[in-house]
Amino acid sequence: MVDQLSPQYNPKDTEEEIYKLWEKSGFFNPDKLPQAKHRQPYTIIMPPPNANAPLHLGHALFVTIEDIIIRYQRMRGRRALWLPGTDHAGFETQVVFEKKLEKERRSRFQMQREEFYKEAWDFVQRNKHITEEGLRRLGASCDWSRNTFTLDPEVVKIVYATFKQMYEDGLVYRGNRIGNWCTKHQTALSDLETKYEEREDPLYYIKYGPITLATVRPETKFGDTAVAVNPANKRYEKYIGQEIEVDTLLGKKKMKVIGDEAVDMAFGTGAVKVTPAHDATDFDIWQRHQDEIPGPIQIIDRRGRLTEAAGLYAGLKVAEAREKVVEDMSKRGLIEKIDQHYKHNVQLCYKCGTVIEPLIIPQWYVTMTKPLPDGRPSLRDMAVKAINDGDVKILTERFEKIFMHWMEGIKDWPISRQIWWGIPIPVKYCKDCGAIIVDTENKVTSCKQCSSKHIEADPDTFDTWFSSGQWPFATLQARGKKDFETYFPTQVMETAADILFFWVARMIMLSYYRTGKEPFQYVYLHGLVRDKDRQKMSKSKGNVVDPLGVIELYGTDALRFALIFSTAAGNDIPLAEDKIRGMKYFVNKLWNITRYILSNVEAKDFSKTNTAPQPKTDVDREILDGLTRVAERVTDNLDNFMFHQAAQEIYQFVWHELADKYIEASKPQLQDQATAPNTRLILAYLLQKILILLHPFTPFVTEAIWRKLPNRKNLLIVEKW
RNA sequence: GGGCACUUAGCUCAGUGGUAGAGCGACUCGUUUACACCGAGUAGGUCGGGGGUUCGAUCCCCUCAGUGCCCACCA
Repeated sequence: MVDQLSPQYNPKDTEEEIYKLWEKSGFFNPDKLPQAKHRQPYTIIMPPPNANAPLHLGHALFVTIEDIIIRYQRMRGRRALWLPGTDHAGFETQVVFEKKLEKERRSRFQMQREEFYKEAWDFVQRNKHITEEGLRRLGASCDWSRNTFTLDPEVVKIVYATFKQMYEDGLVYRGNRIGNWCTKHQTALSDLETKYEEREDPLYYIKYGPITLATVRPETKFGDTAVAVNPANKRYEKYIGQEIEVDTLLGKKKMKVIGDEAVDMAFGTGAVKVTPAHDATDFDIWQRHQDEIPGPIQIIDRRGRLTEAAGLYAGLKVAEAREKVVEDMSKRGLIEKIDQHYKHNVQLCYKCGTVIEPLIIPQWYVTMTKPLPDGRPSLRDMAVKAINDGDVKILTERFEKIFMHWMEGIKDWPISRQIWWGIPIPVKYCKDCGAIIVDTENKVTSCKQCSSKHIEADPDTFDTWFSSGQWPFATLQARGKKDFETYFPTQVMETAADILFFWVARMIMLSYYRTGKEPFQYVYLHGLVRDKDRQKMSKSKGNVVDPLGVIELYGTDALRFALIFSTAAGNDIPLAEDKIRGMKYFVNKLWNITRYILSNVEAKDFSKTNTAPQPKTDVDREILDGLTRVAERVTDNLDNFMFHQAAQEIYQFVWHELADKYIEASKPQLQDQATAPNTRLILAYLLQKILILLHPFTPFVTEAIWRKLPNRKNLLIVEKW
């Protein structure tokens, strides 16, 4: 029997073939499992990978974890659905695509929107295919017949219905507020989409009439509408409520001095200029003093250049304007001093690192704290309640705390983006009466209020997270009522810890809103895959590991086992090549255990292995007890999402109990007529059981071995756990 | 500024109220017919410091030190 097995396991000989076998079997589709109707559903919706991103170890990790869960549940007899999909990833993809255009010396700002969209679409479709192939290589046993793309018409329809309902319920509103603006990509960004970096910039002490104030942004002075001081500040007490005369470089201007608690007395001179159009704090100050001071004056445009309101400085970029303004003020003796090394945090676009320009541009917002009109609590409060009541459990508890902390301070969510790659916002505006018309079918041609034909479509698209926040129910609803009723709510959402707020929070809120149910019972969060020195993998460091390269060298099973082996929930995972190699050795060990057993037992030994053989010797008893114990522990650990523990248990047992001890002991036992027949039975039994226990972790090699066993009718993938 | 973690063998990390674990690495021995991608064995940790609770703490509490993460952000 052993002749057909080479002394070394070669993953390349089997993996592709085995995956095809699984796909052909139809068992990835839960409805085609044996006795599907009698099985209790178990659902995981795959976090859709960016259709445009090349496969990285993060994908390998999520596939490994989710595939372990789903294979385990399938073997446990559940109607296990793992629904795959890919994400158009609006802003992310647009950034990548714009970079590509840049290389070709083109720009979206010189293109027609339709032309841009079509090119981006083709670009994404090409890459989408590569991503999906990668998932197959990783062994993902997901149901490809339900594969969904975030821009599928059925999904978009559901997203539109949600928006429409939210509009009617008063949960979305059009707000004219100050927001984060990236001048490179020319779109609004939510707070989550920006980052901070400490910079050293000059702090200018500038004379505003009798008051000297400090600022790092002298070029915004044309947008100033007041000077603010802390009301408790004795130094400026006499000026509060008074008007002072300021030289703006464009002439003299009267400005009011106001008192506001937000001003830090210890900063600079304790006085600040108020520029409501270009600073979030100043915007807030203006809102509190609307009756006293003029409103925002926009002096910077969407491209980051000064506007006509800046007079002779118009057209200059912000940095150029700053230089020029400082020079001119200096000439007029308006600069008292300059602190060259002022350290402060600068807000940047998280993608391109461009300095965020706070701008007032109308955007759509989702309210987080307003109660629903049907009497239910606000979106935020429904999510908080779900966690408190345990309807949704976030693993580990640490993340639950982080989640709740964030929820407490949550702000309304801006959901419109000024980008083209995404789902258009289904709204039209009447140019005559200003009416807002939600038009999800793109049919409206005249204003419902004043019948005017002068209507204009909203040029913006949704924040990707607004649509992906509906993913768990949208994917299932898109396939019809039956799928939704059978497979929703889902059991587990397994995803990266860094999108807890971006995605998980929104899914919980939107799911309660739209379906009245939690989207999933458990959230399992994984960390980042790092290199062996715990360094983040990045292109610039050159330490990025390509999963397909690893698979070429060591096989998918080795990669999967290495990833899961020392991974506790939520922790980052340092992955060294040594570890992957070690796991390849383990896979090979299993292969050779098989060779040994197959060469020593007979086909009939496999036919009666449904019940455990009786031990005849002490070592027999020990190994059979050990098997029972390890089976219990592995099961227990899998039930509790302790994948690394489960992997370590089975590893220990297979290598150090079965191989090192029992197989050695079996050699003399096989020579002895009294024990030989029973030992053969036990060996055959053990082999089958460990293949079952290992299958979720190392699906390829176990299935490959399973096929070599005599009297096998079924695929291992549906063998009973 | 607010919050949350972590500190265990040379390295990377698990783990538990009751004589400390894995992987990799190191050392010694072994040409045993499943595997040298192997086997047998050895060394190596007062589980960050200090204090407390307890019959007993690496595990619980307090405190100090170091590291990391999240959130907010001052012009």
